[in-house]
Amino acid sequence: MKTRPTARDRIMEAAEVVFAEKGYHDTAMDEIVRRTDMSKGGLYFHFPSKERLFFAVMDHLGNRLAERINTSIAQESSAIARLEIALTTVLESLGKRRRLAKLLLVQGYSMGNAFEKKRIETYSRFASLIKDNLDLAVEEGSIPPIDTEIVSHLWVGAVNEVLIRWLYTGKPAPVKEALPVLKKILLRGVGVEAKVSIGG
Amino acid sequence: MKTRPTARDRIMEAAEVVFAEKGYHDTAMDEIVRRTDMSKGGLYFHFPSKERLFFAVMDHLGNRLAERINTSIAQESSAIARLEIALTTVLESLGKRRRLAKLLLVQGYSMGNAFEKKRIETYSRFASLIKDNLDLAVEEGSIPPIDTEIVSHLWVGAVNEVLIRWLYTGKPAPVKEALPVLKKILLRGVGVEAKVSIGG
DNA sequence: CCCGACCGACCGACTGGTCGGTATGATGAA
DNA sequence: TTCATCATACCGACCAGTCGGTCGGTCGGG
Repeated sequence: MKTRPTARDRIMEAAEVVFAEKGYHDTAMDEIVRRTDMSKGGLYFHFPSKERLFFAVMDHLGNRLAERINTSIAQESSAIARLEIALTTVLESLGKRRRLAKLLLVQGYSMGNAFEKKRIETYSRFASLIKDNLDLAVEEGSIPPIDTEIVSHLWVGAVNEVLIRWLYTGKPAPVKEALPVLKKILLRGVGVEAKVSIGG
Repeated sequence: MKTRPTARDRIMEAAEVVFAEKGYHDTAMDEIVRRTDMSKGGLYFHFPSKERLFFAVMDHLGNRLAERINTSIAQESSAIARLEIALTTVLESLGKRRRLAKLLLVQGYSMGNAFEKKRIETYSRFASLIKDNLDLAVEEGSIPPIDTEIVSHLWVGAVNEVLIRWLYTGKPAPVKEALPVLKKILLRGVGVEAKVSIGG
């Protein structure tokens, strides 16, 4: 049976829409309220401040993405395969929902310097996932030793930039165009020999 | 002889400091005024709005960086060498001045969606520079054919992320630690064979 | 006496957060 | 069963601070 979402969830849903569209600063709490069947006082009963609400939304979306990645790579046995799948999942998930991507990748900055900590936290999480698998790949002997710490952030930055570019210009279709290039270049960068891929 | 900088320049100098420190939104025009020997009215005589002032500062800094890159790569003859030098110059220039880096890489976002256009413009400029040299490298036969459009943005994103990481955590020293890794991974990614480097 | 450069008090719009009050349902003593 | 009591959830008018931008006025040089 499908029960009504909790008030908290309804608020976060509305907040996600507005924050993603306008960014943190340009979003007025009154507008989030307007998108809810609730009053301002009601909202502030559930969230103590605009900042906390924003962080709650970011955490929620970050968790969903992380879960999706973890699920997708669960049954892969080699580290390189997991990295490929992870890339695919990210590009697919964010490429499918502009709103999600915009909020996660861009809109936080308009908070100003208060965003620093959250950004580090969010990005590190995905960088760690990459790093762990790169480390494994090194152990497995699939790739030569490298500074996986820096390289993982390099990967995050590369994917990030390509996605932001897509957000702003609509240009490289994330899955169809960007993904193959990202895979090829990033993997070759860490020393994976090119191999013939399926399909084309 | 050293003449006094123009009023316009003095304003931009003060603005650079405050914008870099606080970000666009958290910067009050009154504070920029305070850092100047001028009044608010005087400032608004030279710049029509906060937004325009910010863009002027960004353009100025972007130009300086671009010039520095162009100078540094001017006498290199091979495309790959130019790419290496360009990477070095960027990491050196931004790694040396946190303020510059912060303003150029992060603080603009706090403008909200009005920043989109400027971001595309600024980043595209550096991406183009990379793309042009990648195209040449392909022509020269130094690297196999690739989608240089996407790859150039991948490079920009990678460098960008590593620098932002450094800004926030102070961690990988841009020139000493990050640069060698970035060079190696990015170049190998586009198909440049590893070669023994000098020193180490 | 004109004009470009500059002054700074002031305005008005905006917005995060508050607070006194209300509706609803649970609890429990009489 | 009934009614007082209390907590939870919610309401929305209002407040106080902030800040970009304005405007009438000043001043020195040509």
